[in-house]
Amino acid sequence: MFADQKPLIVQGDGTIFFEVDKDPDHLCRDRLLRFSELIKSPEHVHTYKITPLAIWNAASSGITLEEIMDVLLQYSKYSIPSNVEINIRDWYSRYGKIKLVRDPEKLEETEHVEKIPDSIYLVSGDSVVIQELLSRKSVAQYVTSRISPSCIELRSIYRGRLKQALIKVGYPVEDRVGYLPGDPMDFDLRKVTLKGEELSIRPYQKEAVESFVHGSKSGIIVLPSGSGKTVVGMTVMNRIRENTLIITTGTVAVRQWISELLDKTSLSPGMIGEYTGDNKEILPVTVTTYQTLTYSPRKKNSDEETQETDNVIPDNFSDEPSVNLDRYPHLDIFRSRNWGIIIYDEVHLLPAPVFRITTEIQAKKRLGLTATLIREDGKEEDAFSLIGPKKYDAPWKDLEKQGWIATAFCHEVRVKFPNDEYKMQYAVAPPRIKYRIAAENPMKLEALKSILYRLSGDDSVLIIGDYIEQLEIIASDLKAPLITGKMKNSLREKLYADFRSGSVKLLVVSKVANYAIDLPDANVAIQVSGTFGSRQEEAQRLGRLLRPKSSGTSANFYSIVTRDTVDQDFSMRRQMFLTERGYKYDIMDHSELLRDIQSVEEDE
DNA sequence: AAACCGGGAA
DNA sequence: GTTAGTCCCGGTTT
Repeated sequence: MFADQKPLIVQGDGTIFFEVDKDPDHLCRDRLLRFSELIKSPEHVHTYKITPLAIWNAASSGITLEEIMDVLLQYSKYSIPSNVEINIRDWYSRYGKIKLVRDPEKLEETEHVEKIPDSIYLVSGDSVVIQELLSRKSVAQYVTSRISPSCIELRSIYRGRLKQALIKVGYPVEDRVGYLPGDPMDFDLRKVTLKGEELSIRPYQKEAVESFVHGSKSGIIVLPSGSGKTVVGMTVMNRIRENTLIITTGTVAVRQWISELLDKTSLSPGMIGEYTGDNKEILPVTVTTYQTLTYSPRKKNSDEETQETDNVIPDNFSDEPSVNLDRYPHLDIFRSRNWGIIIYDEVHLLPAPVFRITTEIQAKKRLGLTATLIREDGKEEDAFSLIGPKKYDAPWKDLEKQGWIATAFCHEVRVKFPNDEYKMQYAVAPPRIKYRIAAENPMKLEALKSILYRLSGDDSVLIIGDYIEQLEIIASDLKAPLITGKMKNSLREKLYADFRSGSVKLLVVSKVANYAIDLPDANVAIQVSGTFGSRQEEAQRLGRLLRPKSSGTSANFYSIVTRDTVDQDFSMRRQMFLTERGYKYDIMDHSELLRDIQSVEEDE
């Protein structure tokens, strides 16, 4: 490869410029993503950054230092700044440099321990590191004593907090203290499911399970939505065979887990409990939601004093939970049974109180499942130290090639305002109104029609938007049914059923589409407006399309935005998620679409 | 007992 | 920086 054809420029500050056109087969990007974070992704040049956390996640999911350096050397146009290489080597070497153990004489991990002793030890082969850590107040506050140059003693109740503090000062610790066994629970995976389908664990699912059950049994598995996360979860459960608490996003997801478990395992209904607003069973397998756990009864004015103390972390807390159970009554579920493993579904949605209680249950095995490690508020460090490091990351492109998820193409269509009056209105509007004007640009309807015009009669199409008024206009213009949260569930389900059967080909949906798991598959989605550019939202929406199609057709995702407005800025942030996952966004102007249509009509 | 409605929360 | 969702709970009716 000639140097000027290489796609990467590695800069001294650790950022990497990536020229999209010089990596047509996405080979470089797929490898680069495994040890760096995508910062932004406009059309031609993307920016990645090598961060300590990205390197540690890479290290923990089995990527070698040689692989990382090899990617940089092979694809970089210029030589790699020496300080970048030094940083990468330094960060990489820190992973595994310090260990948390039960007995400083026996560093190897033991599967189960009958009891976590009161004292545990932080050890390192490098006494300078220990010295450095002791000089950090955030770490030193948990230390009981230094028993040798390379060994620190501390109380085991600080296990989670210490890990949090260590990663913040740049030293991820390998936790080898071990786990308390949960109550045993025997069951099998069915060879043939109740639905009569053969249950086979796909190769990547098997790899994901193996990566979890063979290393330290706490960590995060990254799998795209629609690739069978529940199967991975239940296979892990089957290997561990202990009481399991599953926490997921909502009631629908709870029911989904339960029906999957009943369908694919020998667990009987009497073994699986639902703990939600409707139902409060706690059984050997219990499925609950983040919202149930973090439910906090209405504050009473008479209780003001206790509330103030809630927010203060006590200086000398005991073995008792520091999370106030009066405030979050349902958090008690963590202690109400002897769980062996806790599964955090969609772990990127973990709310703060659950993080807090997770710091205290470090003696339980923990599995995080997610389609993306991204969190908008920078809590990824806590996820790393409290749930565990990344264990497995499925390359989406591979899954696509092997047909496990559908190939998806993403398009952004840019439209103008219909006239200068709109432009003026937008220009003078206060910022908060600006977004709304851009989002509800009536020209979007025209663009929408142009897109629909190009589709075939076999396509099943979802139109997704955020503003009910806008959706109402679209729905009435296209004479398509509109589904919103207000719609009665029975009617909603009927429309879903019609869509599934193919008698309805076009459906306009509001935000209900984001979390509704019962929404049927479509092969075309058109987004006309979206708030804030949250990547999670984009993930959910695209997830609608990613399930493999029986017909083998590909999926198309369109996003209509108003040119040169905040709309376009937000859309840029949204598409980050997609770029990160290996999809190419092509950008076109509405006028191009119109031209295409005209030329087709002239031919006829 | 189950289904439904409204308010409050984050 | 907004909006429309979701879920919880506690009240009601069926």
